Amino acid sequence: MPELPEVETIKIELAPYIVGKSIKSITVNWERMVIGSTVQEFISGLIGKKVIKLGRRGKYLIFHLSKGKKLIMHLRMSGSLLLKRDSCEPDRYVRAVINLEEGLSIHFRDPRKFGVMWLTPDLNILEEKLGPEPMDKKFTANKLVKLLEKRKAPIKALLLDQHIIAGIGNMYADEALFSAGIHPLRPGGDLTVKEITRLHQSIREVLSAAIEYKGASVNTYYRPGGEQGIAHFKFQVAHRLGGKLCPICSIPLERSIVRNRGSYFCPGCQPREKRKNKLIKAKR
DNA sequence: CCCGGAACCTGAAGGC
DNA sequence: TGCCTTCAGGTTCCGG
Repeated sequence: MPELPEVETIKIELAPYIVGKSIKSITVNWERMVIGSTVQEFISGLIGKKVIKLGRRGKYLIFHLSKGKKLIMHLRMSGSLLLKRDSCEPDRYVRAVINLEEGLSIHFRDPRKFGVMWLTPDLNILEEKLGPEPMDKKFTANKLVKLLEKRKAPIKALLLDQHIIAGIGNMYADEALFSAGIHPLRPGGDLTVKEITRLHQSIREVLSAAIEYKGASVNTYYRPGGEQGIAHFKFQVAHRLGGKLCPICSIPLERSIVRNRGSYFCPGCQPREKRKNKLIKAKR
């Protein structure tokens, strides 16, 4: 599932091949993936535009195009962007193909059909619905304290809420909470400043490590060249079940449902109740 | 405003 | 072997 580190990896790896090239043609096989306009308007708005640069905001990938246009994509659950030669036949899960100059194509591959894309002159919609970028200097521990103040929802649900923080999904929420020693069901507003400070640090460490590992290929995530990432091999708790033991204290990991999401955690390192003392392991 | 649950999708995995 | 059910989760929508 593409979350911030996966989208960032796609951005980094795709950019050198497509920046400076113009869009020659587009094929859309699954029309509902185009939102905000008709498919015809979408296609005619794209043809002839040059890719100026690639950006990312949360889990959204942004193609900055000539004439001030922006092509925004969201890969949702199962999407990936594959860089191909024009001669390469798209497989059955490719929902759209963007043909560029010099015989290069981008295949938007998405088995589950949840992915979307649209063309827009500005990024206002994204800014309205997204909280701060977790890796941004302006996203301080104190800012996170303010965002969680008085919240009664489980901290895991709050981390998944893109209005509060942008880019965190199910896998990295579990990893960050484990690293910070916080139970996913603790109400956000009950966390101490100390805990939130640790969580803030954990979020950054977990995300930046995952970017270095080129993302986590737990499902259908592929990098633009078709390779997989290796971040999932470094997971401490996320998606680790079937008698897996906590890498810190060696007791069995548990799984429970939080906000309709499978949540993996260590019942020893991440106690349900607020602790009196602070002998929580600070290592990651 | 805040919170939780369903819907959108389809391949994979599990049960019988 | 094969059919059926359930699970997976990012975002949006809707109800309380």
